[in-house]
Amino acid sequence: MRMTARPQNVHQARLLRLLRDEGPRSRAELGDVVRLSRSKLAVELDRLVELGLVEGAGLAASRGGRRSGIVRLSPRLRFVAFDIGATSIDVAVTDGELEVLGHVNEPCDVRQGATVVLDRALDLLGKLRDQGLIDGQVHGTGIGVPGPVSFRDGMPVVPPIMPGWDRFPVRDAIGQELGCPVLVDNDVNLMALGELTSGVARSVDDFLLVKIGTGIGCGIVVDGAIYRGVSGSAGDIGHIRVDDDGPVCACGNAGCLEAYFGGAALARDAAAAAASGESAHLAALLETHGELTGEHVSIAAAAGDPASVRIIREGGRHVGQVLAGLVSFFNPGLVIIAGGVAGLGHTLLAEIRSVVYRRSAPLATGNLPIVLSELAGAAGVVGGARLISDHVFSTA
Amino acid sequence: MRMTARPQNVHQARLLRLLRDEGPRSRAELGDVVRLSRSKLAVELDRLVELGLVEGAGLAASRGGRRSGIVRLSPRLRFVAFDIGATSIDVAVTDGELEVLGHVNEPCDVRQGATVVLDRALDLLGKLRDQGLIDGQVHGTGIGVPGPVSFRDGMPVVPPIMPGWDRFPVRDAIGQELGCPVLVDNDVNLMALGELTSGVARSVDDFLLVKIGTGIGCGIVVDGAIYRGVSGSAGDIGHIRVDDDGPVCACGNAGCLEAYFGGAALARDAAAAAASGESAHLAALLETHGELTGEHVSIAAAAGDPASVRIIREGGRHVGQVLAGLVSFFNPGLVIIAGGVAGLGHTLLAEIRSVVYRRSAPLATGNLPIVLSELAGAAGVVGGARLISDHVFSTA
DNA sequence: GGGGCTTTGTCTTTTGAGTGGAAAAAGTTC
DNA sequence: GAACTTTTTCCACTCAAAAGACAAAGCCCC
Repeated sequence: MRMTARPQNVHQARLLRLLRDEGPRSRAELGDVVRLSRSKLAVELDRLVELGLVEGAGLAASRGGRRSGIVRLSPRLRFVAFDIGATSIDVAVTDGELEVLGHVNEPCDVRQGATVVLDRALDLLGKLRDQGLIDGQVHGTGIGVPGPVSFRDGMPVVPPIMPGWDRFPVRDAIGQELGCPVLVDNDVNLMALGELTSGVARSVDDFLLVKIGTGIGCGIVVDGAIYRGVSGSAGDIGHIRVDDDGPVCACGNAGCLEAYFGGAALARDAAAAAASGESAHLAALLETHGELTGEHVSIAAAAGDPASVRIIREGGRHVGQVLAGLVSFFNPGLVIIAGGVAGLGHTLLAEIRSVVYRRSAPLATGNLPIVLSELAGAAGVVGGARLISDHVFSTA
Repeated sequence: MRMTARPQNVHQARLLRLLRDEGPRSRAELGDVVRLSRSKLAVELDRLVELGLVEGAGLAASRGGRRSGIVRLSPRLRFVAFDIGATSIDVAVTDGELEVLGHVNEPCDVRQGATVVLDRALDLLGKLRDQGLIDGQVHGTGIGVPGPVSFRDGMPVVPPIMPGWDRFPVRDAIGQELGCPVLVDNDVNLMALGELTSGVARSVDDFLLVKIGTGIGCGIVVDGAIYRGVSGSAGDIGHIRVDDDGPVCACGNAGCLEAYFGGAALARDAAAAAASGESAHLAALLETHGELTGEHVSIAAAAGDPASVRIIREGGRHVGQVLAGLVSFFNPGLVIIAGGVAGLGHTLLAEIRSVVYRRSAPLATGNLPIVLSELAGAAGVVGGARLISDHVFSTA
């Protein structure tokens, strides 16, 4: 099998990333940006064309003289991203510029184990392939999973909500299957990379993305790259202590953030409000669906149910309390709130902002936007494509 | 005035840092380490000798053939470090390998303002100069101050405990005075750099140093370099919330970490224990000194005073609660406890460890040493020398 | 103490990456 | 269509770095 093409030196890698991030460019414009002589630039571009990574695309408008040739990433470049969530799978195919060409989502319980879930993901990729989105080779695959990952080994390590995945060689298995470079990372990290690539964080070097869903996690970007910590578990903020005498958490401690505002906590509080008669709205939803989830709280709050608004407010306050500490500590340039409950929208955001701006060091909040994710469901897959494209568009 | 010599390319910079960190080496051994041809290495070393940064130092033992020439950093290289604390100044002179040749400490209230304090620091440097520790030029100066710093501008910004220092151009003023490159940073950051250079963190890339003194701060090292955040205030953990209904803090909020265990809080709790009759030991100390400080608690605890031990235990618990969250978030490879109260020793450390190991994510604590600072008073000045030597031993 | 072998340092040669000038090619403006 | 611009290609030249050759220095063993 032909090996996927890779840049041969730093100049080529730089040009590829430039074309990825800035789109097609004329050779003359590229010459203005990179510090290379015209001749050198021409040589490297020609080599990239030869490798099939870049191709000509007609002539640019004249800048007052001879028209310059436009170059772009080959439109046949394809990156694949799998975003394995706790309860669903997202699969997407992007072109070289990380534009999503096709995206499918399917409910899927991660607890079915690695082989079942990954097979399902490959099936979904097959669907996209059948749509003709991939005509030749896949140039790289990024995979996100909902738990801690050893990035170096390309596998989950003791993930709490992924039975049957511990130390399963995800990277190598998928690499074998698809015959392309593969990288595996935590799903929250990939969402952060997604926002960095084509979301709100495009121009920010150091930021945090807090994902509130089944669990609560945080992606940390330092200097434009994911910070993973020494054992790959950085950003695991779900079990930070909010209060000593809070609700007991699944982890055994009391007063964890997740015990206040994780998926299970939200369901618990909603059920309580329905049972106590505080919220007729939630009681009605319980009646029709047989159970209550965070999404139901979101729906009820949008419909003006006071109990649901209260639950969201209180949750936002607790997230804000933890986040205020992290902001003082990390001094980020931006905080992004993402995940299922981001649909809770501005009630949640307002509460978080109010606590953070009040309780963080003034210097750290001086110019700190706290915003909702722009990409919602696509953040994870865009981040996955970005992760692997950074890898492929680099030397060796 | 002759300009201080600087390396002319990356190879020279690399060699200088190698000689700084590993000590004198034979030319042959250097050839094994750096990926350069023997001829190239010889040329670069000769140029460094010409610049006066490196010199020969006899012959190494034979490795089975001709003996190789040893090279070392010029013993005339001198770095200066000022560590401005809240209540004292440390000034030190080091050689090129960052060994402290002379170190003086003097009580000095930072609130006297920038010009008074910096003049005092220069006086102290004069003393060291009179001892003959500096025979020629100073090659660089690192300065630590007890508050937030704009590293780029080389000046403090709205420092809470340093009236008269706001936006005072410390870097440029001292640079003018000493005629050498100068960098200014937060004192806690420099302590972290000190531990990285010649303390417990020598082989750790990502770690935290928590300094407990008048205030409480945290130095963050990512990938062997200080992380300062977007506005230079990263690590400002003194006002992280421990509890909503805690003591009121000078910052206006209630339940800040500093309100539990900063210098003022320690004095307050000690006074209370003395007044209530809980501690005869502290009451006696109050009698003789007229006031109580953290140091007195330390002395009383060492002498077995139960009230003082309780105060330290409780303080350690609160530090541990905050630190547990930061460890989950940051997943460091090491945590160092430093500052005046590090003298409180193992009672404090045991309490912090107990809370962190219990409340942090298991993956993050799996192999996480929590230790006391090795360098104590010298950490700041060693870090200052390291900061400026990293700068001087780099290209332009 | 002398021959054979290894290591080290220096000098020369070779390689290869990259630069900058000139001219050809393509366009615009008047 | 003439004069000026911009872009591209070609080519000679520079410079950094590696490779190779060689001599000096030193070890080991007989």
